[in-house]
Amino acid sequence: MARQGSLSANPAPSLRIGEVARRTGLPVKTIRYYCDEGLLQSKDRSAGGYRLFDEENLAELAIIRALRAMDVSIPELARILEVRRAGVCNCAVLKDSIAAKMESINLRIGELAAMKDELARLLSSWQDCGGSKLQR
Amino acid sequence: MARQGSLSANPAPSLRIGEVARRTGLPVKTIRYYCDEGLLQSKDRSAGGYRLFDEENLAELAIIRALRAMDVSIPELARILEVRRAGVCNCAVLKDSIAAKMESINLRIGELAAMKDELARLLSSWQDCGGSKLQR
DNA sequence: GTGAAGCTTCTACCCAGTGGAGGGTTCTTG
DNA sequence: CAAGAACCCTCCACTGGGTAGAAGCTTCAC
Repeated sequence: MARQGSLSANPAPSLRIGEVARRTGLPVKTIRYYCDEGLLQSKDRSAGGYRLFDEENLAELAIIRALRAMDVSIPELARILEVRRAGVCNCAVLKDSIAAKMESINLRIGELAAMKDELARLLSSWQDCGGSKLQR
Repeated sequence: MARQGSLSANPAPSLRIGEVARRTGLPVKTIRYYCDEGLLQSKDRSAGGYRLFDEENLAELAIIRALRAMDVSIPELARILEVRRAGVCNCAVLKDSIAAKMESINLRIGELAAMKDELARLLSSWQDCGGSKLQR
């Protein structure tokens, strides 16, 4: 698939994992883990077996990072990236999973708010408790 | 196991794990796990090696359940229950950990709200994307 | 005494990584 | 060309809070 586009198209993969880590801010181990999980596909290996990445991989890692920060799971990310890799617009897939994510965030916020209220109630109901023994 | 005690003082431990599970709504495995982790101390064992619990254990499980629902960690719970078991008022300990918990809940709510905003922004910025191929 | 339900311990699995061991590769310097 | 530093590889074990299953023992009602 020699794509000889002029700009940042697809030069020979040349970035080693440490450089990718430096550029993305992700730990080397995490990048390797993403490779193992199939999220990231290093284009090639060096003669000595080193993973070699390209700019496209950096773009994928940017997506992974952003969506992971929003708690999109690894399997879901794998699905999204697979569709993306197929070259098809995956707006629908993304929109679905983002909408679902927003829904679950709303739920979670509601739960946390309820917890907070409960904790506040708990705290205020203890104002009278000194430091002495309790009969529990 | 004649239980002739009238109320919930401290009768001989007589509840087996299944009964405790039924009463608390927790899975048997979870209760066993709490025992293993030192949260819960079954008072005795039957001749055949079965864990035997009492009313006090039920009270502890109620505390565990309530605080776990608020994401208090197992080690922290162990600490709290240990103090409680020592018979000392642990209002200070509880208050500290609850205050810390409220703080972290606030942080988390802020994070989630920010995520939600970001997702909403993302979604609205994609309204123009059809179903066709993308050059990604 | 027999069958079912309940219990025991043990091992392994989930997620999303992280840490370390032990060993190979690449690059720079002399 | 050799040494050494920096880098990378795979493999295994661990995290937290449980959950699932296997193999075998106990309890209880009939």
